[in-house]
Amino acid sequence: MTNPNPPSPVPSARIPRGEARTRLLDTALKLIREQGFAATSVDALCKEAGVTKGAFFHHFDSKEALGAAAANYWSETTSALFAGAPYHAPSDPLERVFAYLDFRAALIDGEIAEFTCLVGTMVQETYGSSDAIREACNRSITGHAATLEADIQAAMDAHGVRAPFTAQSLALLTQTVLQGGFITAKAAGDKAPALDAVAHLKRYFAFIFDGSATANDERNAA
Amino acid sequence: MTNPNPPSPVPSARIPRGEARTRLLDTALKLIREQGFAATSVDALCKEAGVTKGAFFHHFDSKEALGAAAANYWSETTSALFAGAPYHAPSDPLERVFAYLDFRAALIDGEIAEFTCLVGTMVQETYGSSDAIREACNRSITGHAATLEADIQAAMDAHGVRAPFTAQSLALLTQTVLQGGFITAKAAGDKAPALDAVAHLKRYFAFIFDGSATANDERNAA
DNA sequence: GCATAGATACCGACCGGTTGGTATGTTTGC
DNA sequence: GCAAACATACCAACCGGTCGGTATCTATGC
Repeated sequence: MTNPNPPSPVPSARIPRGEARTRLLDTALKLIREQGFAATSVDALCKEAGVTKGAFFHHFDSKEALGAAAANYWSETTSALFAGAPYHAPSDPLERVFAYLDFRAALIDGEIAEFTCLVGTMVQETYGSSDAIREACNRSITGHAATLEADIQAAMDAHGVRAPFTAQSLALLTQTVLQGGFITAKAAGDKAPALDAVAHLKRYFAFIFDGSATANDERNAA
Repeated sequence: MTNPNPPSPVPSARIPRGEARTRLLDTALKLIREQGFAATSVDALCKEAGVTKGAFFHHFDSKEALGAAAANYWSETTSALFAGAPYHAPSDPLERVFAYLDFRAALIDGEIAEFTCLVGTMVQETYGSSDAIREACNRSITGHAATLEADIQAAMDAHGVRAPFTAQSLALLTQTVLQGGFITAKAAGDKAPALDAVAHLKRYFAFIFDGSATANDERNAA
């Protein structure tokens, strides 16, 4: 019989061997942030990534496994971004904390789907259906918060802050406020609520660390 | 062959005429909060509500329309809950604000799916796919925040708070922090992060309104 | 240096079940 | 009798997942 599938006119864009997994993960981050996890079908993901379904199920046991892998991949990607960011430079730990918040605020720019958090989006819909994904998302959030904790603790010690809460609780609060900001920003279709939330968070930190931090607040307001 | 579907022993639980729509909405709130919007199929929703698919599409043009209607229904339900809550009692507006926050904290109890917010969950996954649902969710969030704004404004006036933010921004922040708390709580599989977030929020309000509010904080800590 | 063997990466047709949605009754209240 | 409120049967498209097969790499023995 005649070949029903003649070689497509431009099959040149063939994905090089060994890149399928990475392309799937990169594309997954994009699509899941845009549409959510459930609404991102395996077929659509493969098509967008330029790979076949066979490749997908070669690298991932199931769609759920892809979800968990995407959360881990997100952790790695963001870890690298934050590890290389300039907010670690100041010698004063409190300055580093405020520099972190400024950095987070600076990231809130452009299209909403591009600055929101993958794991925050994903944990909402998979909370009831997949422990594996939920745990991967939790590790991502708490793991990132943990990178802040040392600076916050050092700042609390240095400024003699005695409070009814721990540095850990304060570190997690930053993530809570950011996640909430992403939701209100998505609802409004505008980044402003997220930026407002970070501004309030900075003010809270300024209150906690009293006058020493107010200088930063004023400097940024100027 | 034998009848695979004998009339159920107790078909007595036939839904009274006129209740289908309400039952669908009530069930939708439950299922969407448990599983998310995309994962809640029309079939499953009808089965759980004890209603047929014909009834569903009689009352709603599409699944998307159901989603928007569910968000509106959520607004009505919660509006009634908050309107009848005792936190409006204090004569001092600031006291009312703190009573609101205490009320919100008290609501964070039991199963996670039972205290989280329907519209916060739904707006995340439908943000990219349905403007109608997104807008309904936004109205729900901002509408509820608006009920707080007057008290916050009155408290700011009464306490002579001059700040670089508006009462509206502060009212929306409460919703942002709560939404964020629901996410971190879901991720952790524990309500503690949400309660922590509200505690921090109360402390922020105490800072803003200075000593006058600290009394409330200490009263609750005791 | 080169044939061979086996592992890995990838392909794409196919499958059964489920999806949102429709077309066409039937029942009920007024 | 007539419109609204349901019920039933059905559909095409799509879903996650499987499977037999092929292309390409690497390790090994000679």
